[in-house]
Formats: sequence, structure tokens, C-alpha cells
Amino acid sequence: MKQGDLGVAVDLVVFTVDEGELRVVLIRMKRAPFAGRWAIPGGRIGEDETVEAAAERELREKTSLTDVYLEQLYTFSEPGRDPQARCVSVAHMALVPPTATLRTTDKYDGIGWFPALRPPPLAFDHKRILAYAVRRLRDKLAYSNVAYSLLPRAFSLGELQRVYEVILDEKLDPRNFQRRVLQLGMVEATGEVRSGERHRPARLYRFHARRLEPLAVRP
Amino acid sequence: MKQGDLGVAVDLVVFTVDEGELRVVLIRMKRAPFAGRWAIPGGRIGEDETVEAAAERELREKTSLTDVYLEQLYTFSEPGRDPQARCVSVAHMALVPPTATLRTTDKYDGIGWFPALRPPPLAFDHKRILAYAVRRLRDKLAYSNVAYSLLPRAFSLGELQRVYEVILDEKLDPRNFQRRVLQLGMVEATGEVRSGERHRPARLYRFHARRLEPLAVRP
DNA sequence: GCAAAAGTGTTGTCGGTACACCCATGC
DNA sequence: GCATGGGTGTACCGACAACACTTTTGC
Repeated sequence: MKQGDLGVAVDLVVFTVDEGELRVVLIRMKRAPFAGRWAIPGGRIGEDETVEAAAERELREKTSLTDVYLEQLYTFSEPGRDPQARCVSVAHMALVPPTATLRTTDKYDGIGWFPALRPPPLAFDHKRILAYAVRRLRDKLAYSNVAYSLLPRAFSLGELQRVYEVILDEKLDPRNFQRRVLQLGMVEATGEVRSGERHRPARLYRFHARRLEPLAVRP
Repeated sequence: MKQGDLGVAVDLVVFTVDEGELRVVLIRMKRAPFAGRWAIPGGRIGEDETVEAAAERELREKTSLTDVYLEQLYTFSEPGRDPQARCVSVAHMALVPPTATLRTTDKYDGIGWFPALRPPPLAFDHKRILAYAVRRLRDKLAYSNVAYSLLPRAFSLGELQRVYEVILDEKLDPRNFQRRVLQLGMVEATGEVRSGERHRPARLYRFHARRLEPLAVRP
């Protein structure tokens, strides 16, 4: 079967939770056919590179993020998805804490965090890819501890709960929430507290060393 | 980024359950470098074709199966996975009833059902793909009704239970099993029974029309 | 009558949910 | 002193697991 100029790319839906909102990293395209449009970061895989390696590399090059949770999601292949050239895209999801700093190259016209549920108009089929990633993130949060990637080293249970509430888009009961994460052994107290805020100081927690991923779906 | 002779293929792990065993369709390669080896069916995607369409087409061409449950699993991309040419493979899983008949083309040296847990030596990285598919099938069985694709139109609860037992590789209690599938509304009685076997006749059931896929992960 | 699978109910445990008040601090 | 989020316990309910015997047929 002849394949012509078929290309393979990775695309990266990078999430965080900040200020009570699920956010995604977008970069602004400089060149036609999507000049001025925002897009999720991504790029072609190298000749001698796996998609996993390409995903890490593209993430580093286009956003300066490293050492993040990264998971392959789905491969999108509509023939018209890239108007320039036939290109199949292996979509990934990445999770980072809101403190992560972003920096892109001068090939792009900017980078920033955007509301994941109400993104600006996006290039290519990135709207669809983003919607798919949001669904997967919700599913995954329910049966794994991926939330650890969205939080700093130490955090209060209130912060953890807010991450869940934002992603699942529902209110949770603090007593039930606390009991669950504690008796699942998902987190442990650091022994420290954070004061200096205008309310009672919160005990701080960290995720347990063993990164349990009960139903992880990576090969 | 230059990509040279990069190709994109689909590979299909086709499962059934028969005679108390999880089985997979394999075809026998005629040509080097894997002449005589068994492989899971697959092939390159067309110039103007999605991977989903390519998966259906390849399945039809290489096994003569149509109208089956088909799900994209993962994209494998080790540079050395195909010694002939760089080729990324989008792996899929298909589920068919054991009554399905197989027929391949004369490009292959045979087709047949093999034990999925103890396959013969396989071409390419198909051992890894198969192992990944088995894991996903197990996970999926637990929270969906994909089993419907593995059974004929009408079946006894005993047959359904055996499908679960074979895939999950554990014994289930017939009373608990029956109660669960009935009160989940997964199946309904057809009103008929199957006699002619040397034991009490079994009531027959069918899956409910609404194919519930609670946590389906397709875009 | 015997082998073989079908069919059937109860009980205990555990996890999940619902629910409201006091606490410690910064200002 | 008041506003703000932190922190805590109980009671109910439904889901699930454990468990053994009778029934109906073909031979």
C-alpha cells in the first residue's frame, strides 16, 4: 500500500488546575494556514524516535516542561486534519502543577494557560483532541492518583479536594473526601502546617512514595 | 523534522473465547523476514483513510470478518519494530463470537485461532501488542459489557459466566454472577430454552438492545 | 439411577454517602 | 470579633461476597 507523504506527529494536551479552573497550555501559531490561532503543542516524530520520546522532546522544546506525567491517549488520523500535509497525530495528555513556568521558542507567537472547558478557537482538530483529553482525565482521576502530578510537593487536603472538584465538576464532602484519600493510603501527612493565611493553618500532606496507578493503561 | 520513509499501519488483535480458552486470530507469513512465522493481522493505512477505516478494511481483507467490535488501543513506534522499514503501528482490539469463520488471502500461509496466553512465536513486536491487548480486555470486561461481542445472539447464563471466568482467569459464583448481570440490566431472557444436551435445559438470554458502554474510551 | 449443568436466597461485611458543628488563625 | 477555610464522627444504606442444595434433563 503506497503511502505518499504520510507524516506522524505527537500532540500534547498539558493540563493544570489553578484558581479553581482546569487549564490547558496553548501556543500561538505564526505561520499559515493557522497564523494567529492557538494550538496545543506538538510536532513530528524523528526518524529514529519513538512517539514517547518525541512527546517528551516536543514538550521540552515547545513549553520547556520536563519530568511531567505523560500518557498516550489516542491516535487521530482524519485525512483532512492538517490542511498542509497528510499527518497522523498521536495525542498525549500531560499533567503539571500550576507553578510550572512556560517558555516557548520564537517559532511561536506566545504561550499561556487557557480554560480547558472554554478554549479559544483552535488550529487543526485540536478542539476534538482537547475534548477527548478532558474526558480521559475525568475518567482517570476516578480510579487513579494522577492528581499527584497537578500539585506541588506538599499540599493541604483542601487543595487536593479542590483539584478533584474542578476536574470532576462537582462538590465533594470534605469529611468523606478526607477519609477516602487517607484510608486509601494515597497521601500521608508531612507533619508540617502552612500558616500565614487568614484562617486556621492547614496540615500539609505529600503523596505516598509508591505511585500507585491501579489501572494504568501504558504498555 | 524530516521523516524519511515513515509508514503507518494498523494491527488487529482479534479475540474470542472458545472451549474454555481465550483465543486470538493469527495468520502465517509467507515472506521474509518472518516467513513461516505467525502474526496478528494488519497492514498499512491508505493515503486517504483514517486508521479506524483501515482497521475495518484490514480485518475484512485479512480475516473476512465484518461488523465486529473494534477499539483502538495504543500506538507502538519502536524504530526497530519492523526490520524492513520504519513503521508506526496503531494497535486495535476486536472481539468476535467463536462461531465466526476465518478466511485469509493467498498472500498468507494460513489463518487460525491460537491460545492468547500461550501464542506461538510471533513476528514483529506482536508478542508485546498481544500482551497489551489481553490486559486491556481484562480491564474493560470489568466495567463494560463488551462480552456481548464474544457471544452468539442467544446464550445461557452459564456460557456468559464462562466467558468472564476465562478472561478474568478466576472462578465466579453462579448466584452472585446471575444476580449481577440481571440487575444491571445487561441481559434479558429470550423466553426460550436450549435442550438436547445431557443435562437440565438452560434458559436463553440476549444482551439488552441499548449497548451500554459506561466508560468507553473512543473519541 | 446417575452424571451434568441449571437454577435459586439469606446473611454478614464493607464502602459510600449524608449530614453540622467547633477550631485556629489573620485581619 | 468576625471572616475564612480547617478539621472532625456517626448513622444509614446498598453493593458485594460467602455459602449448599434441589431440579431437570440425556443417557
